[in-house]
Amino acid sequence: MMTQINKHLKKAQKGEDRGCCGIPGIPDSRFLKAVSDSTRLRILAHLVEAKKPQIVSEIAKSFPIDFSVVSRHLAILRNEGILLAEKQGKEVYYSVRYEFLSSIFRGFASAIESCCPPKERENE
Amino acid sequence: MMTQINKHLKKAQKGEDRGCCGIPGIPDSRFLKAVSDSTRLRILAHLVEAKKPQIVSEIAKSFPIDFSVVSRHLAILRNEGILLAEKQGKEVYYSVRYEFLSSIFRGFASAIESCCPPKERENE
DNA sequence: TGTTTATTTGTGTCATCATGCAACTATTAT
DNA sequence: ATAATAGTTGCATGATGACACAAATAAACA
Repeated sequence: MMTQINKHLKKAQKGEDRGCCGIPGIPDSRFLKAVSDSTRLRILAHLVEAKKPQIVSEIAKSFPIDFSVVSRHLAILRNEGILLAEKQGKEVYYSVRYEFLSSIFRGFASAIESCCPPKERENE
Repeated sequence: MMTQINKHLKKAQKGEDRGCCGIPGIPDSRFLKAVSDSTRLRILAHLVEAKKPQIVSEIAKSFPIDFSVVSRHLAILRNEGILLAEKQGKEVYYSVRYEFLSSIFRGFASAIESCCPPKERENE
């Protein structure tokens, strides 16, 4: 039996209150901070490449840092709705919430584009 | 006459070397850090909303921090290719590089989706 | 029961970074 | 040339955050 351990989720999860400064689609700072750390970005990439849920100790093997630190990074990504954690016995399986993640970034891109002035002409 | 002051640009600008850990489309950590700071995110949103280039002192009026700090934030965003800086006399006009920004985030979204397993079924 | 394994969490340390203020550079005006 | 304005940069400080290690929690197994 899989037990969801994503109880007290941030508002991020429910899609409400996303946005910064009145422009809908701009993610909040904490979400972006979660993915901006280089180690977390690598962990995320690792899980994306794995294409299947992985347990903490397995993930930790790929990184030259203490497994407790990996656990903390995973928790940060989970709290932002980027990862899903499922407990199965002693182990906790982490997986990527693909649709959620891509929709946030696609929304960001759209938010910026929708404000893009018609005559966009950059350098060179 | 407008003078480009975006000389020593990061590789970010030229579209090369973007990517993390072998998955093309995942932006690097520094780029994400640039947009993950809450003040920088607000500055970016401010410029997006303005829909036209603005000078440093004008931007700084909207933020309760020293204008030198705003200048530093703008430089960080510029160095990552997110903003364009154009000097005109004493003033420096900053504007959003819309296409660049949105393409990065859209690429990120696509990179994640392209790795998305067929049976994507998250918790409700 | 106690023991082992998997993960989380408490705590201290060190590095990074946002901030304010002052000094410096650059451009325009008197 | 001097002064005034716009912006950048040097420097000190305080806050945040990544990290290691140890202790605590949780689950399976002896």
